[in-house]
Order: sequence, then C-alpha cells, then structure tokens
Amino acid sequence: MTTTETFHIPIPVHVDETMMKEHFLTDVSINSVLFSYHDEKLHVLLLRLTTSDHFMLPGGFIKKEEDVDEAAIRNLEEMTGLDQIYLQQFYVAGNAGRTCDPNALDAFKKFGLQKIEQWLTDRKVSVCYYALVNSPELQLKVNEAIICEIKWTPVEELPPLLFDHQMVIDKAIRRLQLDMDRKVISTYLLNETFTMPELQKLYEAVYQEKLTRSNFQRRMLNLDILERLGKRHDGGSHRAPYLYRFNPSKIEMVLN
Amino acid sequence: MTTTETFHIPIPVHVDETMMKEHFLTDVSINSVLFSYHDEKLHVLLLRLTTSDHFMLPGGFIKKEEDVDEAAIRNLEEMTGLDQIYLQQFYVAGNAGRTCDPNALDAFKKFGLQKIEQWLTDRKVSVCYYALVNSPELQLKVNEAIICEIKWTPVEELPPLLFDHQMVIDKAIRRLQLDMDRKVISTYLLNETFTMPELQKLYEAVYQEKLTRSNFQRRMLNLDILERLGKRHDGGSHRAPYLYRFNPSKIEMVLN
DNA sequence: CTCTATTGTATCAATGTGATACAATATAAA
DNA sequence: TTTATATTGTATCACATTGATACAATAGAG
Repeated sequence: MTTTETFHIPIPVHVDETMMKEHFLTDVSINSVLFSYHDEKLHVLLLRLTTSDHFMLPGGFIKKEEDVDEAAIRNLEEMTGLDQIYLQQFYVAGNAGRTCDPNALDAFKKFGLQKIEQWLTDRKVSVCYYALVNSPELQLKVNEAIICEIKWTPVEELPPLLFDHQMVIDKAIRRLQLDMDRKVISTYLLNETFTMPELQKLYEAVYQEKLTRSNFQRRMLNLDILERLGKRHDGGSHRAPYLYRFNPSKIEMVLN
Repeated sequence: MTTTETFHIPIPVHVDETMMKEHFLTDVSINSVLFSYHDEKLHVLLLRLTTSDHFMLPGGFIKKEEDVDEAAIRNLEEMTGLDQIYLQQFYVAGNAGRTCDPNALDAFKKFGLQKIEQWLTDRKVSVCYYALVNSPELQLKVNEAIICEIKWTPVEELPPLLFDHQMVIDKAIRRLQLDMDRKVISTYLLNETFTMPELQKLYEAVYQEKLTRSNFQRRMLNLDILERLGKRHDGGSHRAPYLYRFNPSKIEMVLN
C-alpha cells in the first residue's frame, strides 16, 4: 500500500437529529487516532468529506446504554472489522468552541445534510483514543453518511484538518512515544516476525529521530523479550538479518 | 491539620433539574482528585453526604458555553478560592452504569433532593482531573447543596467510596507517580522552602516505598534545580538540615 | 568532653548508554 | 576463485546513573 492510495465509499444519507438524540449521548463524541506503520513511516488514518479539502479523524458517538470504551471499540470494529485492537484513551478535547470550525460548517452545508447538520455542529466533548493497527491487513469501511475518502497519511505530512484534530494528533503522538518507552506495544504495529533494522526504523519513525544501530540492537536484545528465529534475506549483497518475534510469555511478565 | 479534622458546612437546597439542564451539559461531569501532602502522608480530599457513610470526590458540571478545563478550574476555585492550581486531566470514567451506585441513590433519596435526584443519578461521563495543593493554606468551601463534610484522607486509609471513585483515585495516584518522574511538580505540594528529608518523605509518600537517603539526596541535587538557602533546625540534638527551594528560572528551562 | 541522632558527602560496584571499531555474511564483480 | 562492497552482529571504551555502604560534619544532651 502506498501512502497516497485512497478508497471511495458511497454511503446513503438517512439519519436525522431526532434519531441521534434518542439513541446517543448528546454532549459527547469519540475520536480515534489510528496509527499504522508502513513504508518506513508512521501513518495516521484520516477521512475527508467530498465537500471539503480538509481531512478529519474518524469518530463516532456513544449509545445511551454503552460504555465509552465500548463505543470506541464498536466504532473501530465498524470501520476495520477487527474487535481486538490495541486501544488507549489519552485525552479529552473539551473546548466549548471546538466544533465551530467554519470549514466544517461549510462542508456540512454543501453536503446537504440539513437533517443532521445541527447534531454534527452542536458542542461535543470528545473522548480521544489512539489505536495501533497493522494496516496492510485492513479492509476499511465507514458507516457514516458524510465520509467519502479514507487515507493513511504520514505524520510528518498531515494536511489541513478540521476542528482541533491537529492538536489531538499531536497529543496522540506524544503519548505513543511515552507508551513505547514503558510498554511492549510495537508488536501491534508490526507483522508477527520482523528484523532488527525494521524494528529500528519503526522506532525512528515514532520518535522522529535517527538511532545508532548497534546501540539500538543491544537495547532491544537486553529487554529479553525477543525470540530469534531464522534469517531473512532481501537478495542484496550483504549479510542477512535475523528474524525475530516478540516472545508472548515474556511480554506478559514484563509491563503492560 | 490532623488527618481526621473535618469541616461541617450547611448549605441550602435550591437547584432543580430543569435549571441544571438549561445551563449545563447533561452527559458530562467533572471529578477532581485533590492531592495534598502533610503529616508525612499523601492525602486526597473527600466529601461526604450526611445521609451516607460513603465518601466521594469533589466534582461539578460544565456550563454550556464553558471549556471543560475552565469548568474544572472554576470548580476548584469555588471550593478553594485559588485560581492558580496545578491541574491535570488524566482520565475519563465512561462506564454506562457508573452512576448507578445503590449507596448513592439511597443517600440522595434520604437527603430529600427529589428536585435534582434524577440529574445526579442520570448517566454521566466524568472527565477526571488531579490537582496539587498545599492544604494547610486552604480554607475549603463547597457550594453544592448535598455536601456536609470535607476531609483530607491519607491515600492508604481510603474509606468506602461512592460510584467508581476508588478506581479514579487509583488511576490518579498512578499518574501522579509518572508525572513526578518526568516533571518538577513537587513544588506544588510543598511550602516555598523545605529540607531534604521533607522532600524525601514526600517522594516516599507518593511512591509508597522507602528510599535510600544518600542516593535520594544525590539524585535531587544532580537535577540542578534546587537552590540551597540557610539551615533549619528542629531543636534536636543532631545536625541541622539545609533549607532548599526550587530555583524558578531553572525549573522553566527543564521540563513541564 | 563524650555520646547520640541526624545530615552531608564520598566511594565502589553494577548497570545502562553513546561512540566507535571490527568481525561475519551475502552477493556482485574481477 | 578471489576480491570488493554493503549490511548486520558483536565487542569495547568512556561516561553517566544508581544501589549499597561507609564515613565525616553538626547540634544538642548528658
């Protein structure tokens, strides 16, 4: 998958505000920052309205009888088909004016979503989650009536975003950096097996800095959670790197 | 202040549900874990309803045109009179059933708060903050109609709590431990000047473990943020410890 | 003046890390 | 077959941090 590939999904418009208010909490929403790693870059999943040049984070609402965490999981499952995603609450975007983005208002109007425009622009306190996924394995769908484009975007090339989503992503990245130092979570971003250079490039993408190869390798091996398997060679005229995987039993004993 | 001293504050009952729904977000609340340090222990501020044996965290609601952060600050200011408190958002308690605590329901009924009982027991997503204060300087007040007792409680002696407030406090403590490792925040819990043994006892109270005296002192001094002032002696027949204060200019340069 | 309790500081070993060098390996080219 | 090249695996040195421990300095009590 290249970083510019997108999916176009036509969706019927049939929800209205009364229906939303009946089934969902009115003041609260959810936004998820989906991270994935491919092409040696950390990517974030962004959505776009056909009527806007701006992108936005995926999100949803909370059913009246549903936990907020459940709603976040449901939202992700609807989009990805997966129900076992690493998901972490990391922030609440609660500014009163955050939903009053003129670009969003404009886009909603153009889209002809009168029946739900009020709902979408009413003030919402957004509970923000970040999720770690292995994107090449994903077939993405959106259920919302207003989304027409889905794009994995490298975090250093983010386009203009609606609402306060730029800040939310910034906070998600900072939190991901903290968590990768304290927990064994790179496993959620990688394939089952991987080489040391691959793991290093993931860390470099997350922390946005170069790391010294030999020292990185030593640090990872000293964690004593990697299991060395065979070797994998890319055909180049050089030594083949070992393949590793995270040792499940040892990971459990460590942190998380 | 001893750990068992309490304040009794009679408050008139005059709010009703319609009024609340008109001015406040209906699905969201705020809870604050106020930490303070005295008598060599980390304390949390708890409130109690006269009609219940259970305690609860202070909290409040968010005005419709008010940021969530603003609401948290306002809530603390109403209670403490201070508007410059160190305050950190750290969690969202979002379980659907969290406000359905039979003990709370029972207590609200006994209190004769029919007009607002529904509001108080309706489902709320709670944005949780922790705050650091220097408690001996505080004169505490509560504006809510339902609170009759305020108590600083050592974190290792927490009484039965309403709702999910025990879990919220646990998460606040864990977050405080993480933050004290990464930021210079002990200053908010101490007086302007303090001795090294005092600082050490604060750390021991927060991390709930004994620390080696000489190593702790070395670590703190190596941070290069402490300014040594005079000495302070307690009259005991032993060497007097130095007085320190955090060097404001150096703290700014460091983290936070 | 000695004793005792506490604080300030030094020392040593173990550990972790940045910088650097060098050995091992897989292929291409000579 | 040999040599060159690119990359990975590993070792080494210097340095900083930290736990454990020892010892020196100080302020009274007796």
